[in-house]
Amino acid sequence: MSKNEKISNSVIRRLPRYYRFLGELLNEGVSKISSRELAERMNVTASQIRQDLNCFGGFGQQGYGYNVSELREEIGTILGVNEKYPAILIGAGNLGRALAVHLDYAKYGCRLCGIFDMNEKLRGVTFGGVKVSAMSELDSFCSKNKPVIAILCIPKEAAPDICEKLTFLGVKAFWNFSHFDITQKNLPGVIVENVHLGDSLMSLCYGITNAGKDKEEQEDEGI
Amino acid sequence: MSKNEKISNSVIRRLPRYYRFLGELLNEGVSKISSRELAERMNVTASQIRQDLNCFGGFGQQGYGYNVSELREEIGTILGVNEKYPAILIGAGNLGRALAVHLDYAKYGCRLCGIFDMNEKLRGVTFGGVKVSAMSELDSFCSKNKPVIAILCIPKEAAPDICEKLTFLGVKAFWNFSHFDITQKNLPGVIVENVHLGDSLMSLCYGITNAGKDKEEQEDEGI
DNA sequence: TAGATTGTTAATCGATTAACAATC
DNA sequence: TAGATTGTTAATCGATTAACAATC
Repeated sequence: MSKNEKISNSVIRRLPRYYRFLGELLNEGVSKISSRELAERMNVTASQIRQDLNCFGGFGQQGYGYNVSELREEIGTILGVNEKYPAILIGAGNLGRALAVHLDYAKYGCRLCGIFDMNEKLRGVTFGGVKVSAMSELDSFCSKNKPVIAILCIPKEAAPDICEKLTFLGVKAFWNFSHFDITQKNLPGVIVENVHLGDSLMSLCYGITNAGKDKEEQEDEGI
Repeated sequence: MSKNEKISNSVIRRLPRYYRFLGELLNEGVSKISSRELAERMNVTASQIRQDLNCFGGFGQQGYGYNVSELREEIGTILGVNEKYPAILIGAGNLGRALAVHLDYAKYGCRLCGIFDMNEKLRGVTFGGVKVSAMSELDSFCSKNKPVIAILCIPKEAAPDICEKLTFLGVKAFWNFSHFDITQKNLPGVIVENVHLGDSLMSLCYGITNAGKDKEEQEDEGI
């Protein structure tokens, strides 16, 4: 089904939102939707929805629209949310713990299989059903469990070395909450989501500081 | 100094990153930098940096470059990180608590002044130096403290009503971690950062699932 | 069949990059 | 002054929107 051209980042970043909205529709018992109706609901253009979906294939039916459950399934497969990529969490501070406990990884194609922290006091403590291990156990753990994803909740200073080590141990993707910027330059070939909460808050701050400086209102759509 | 045209969202979302990198340079004792050097370091083009900065004014000096400390200060002022916008946190679950404790709000132009939660057991407990109050105290608290920002760490179902109430109580900006999408359509005029952690994780998942399907490597730059 | 709505091409819009004159 | 580097205009590239023929 999928076409062979490179999918733009803009499109990719919209897929999870489609997936969510289709899930909601499904919950509401809606079985069929047109691009126009979905667009209305999501506050985007129908054109954009049709263009986006057609990067991957013709999921609709002319004169009818899209089958909600089918389309959701398709997008889910494209994203890979039915996979169970093993993920490890590095750093069990406040944020790390919250991410361990708060998120339903299975919904996002992942499976949290290990937590690592320097702090000896956390050794053996359980978060989200996963025990905290010592950093020294990282090597043997990785050769046994082959984690694909590393969730980084560590100080900026520690990040470069840990990233390098993890890539060496076979980690392919980083969900990065540290203040260290992972780029293709410092870690070539790696798959990254840099989640800079501070940057996000600063953008919000910009919005407040500059509200009404221009007639136009800002309409941010964060990730 | 600032020009009167509308600043594009793309530019705004890059400002915090400039601000961070300039801060690092300052820490390293670098006092002067050219757009070329900064570009190299940030893995962007020098052209983009110059274009971005010139949306706000001429902060550089021809033949010399930019004064690091001065430029950082300018960007800080543009963002408003020296402000102290009062912020309240709604929902003191795992994620909410982590955000209360983990973040240095003063660095981002904010000040956490209140936490609210439905759970009676949390009443009076302190996170990040701020006491948890009952939702019933929200009205009086807002008329007294005039919070500008609300940080939402609440279930999707609760979000629409709480958002409406908060805007009514004078809240201008939402840092939204709930699964409810705030748009200009459902909350007109409001300033928003929707931080969908699940969406971010799904994008990462896409990257893994589709790695190497095309010659091109993906190089996400999350927020 | 007629009406609706997709899939897709073409037009527009905006953002990024390149180039270079201005100037420190 | 000569060299360097900005500020800014022009060229390119990519993303979004509009339009419409294909088709269910």
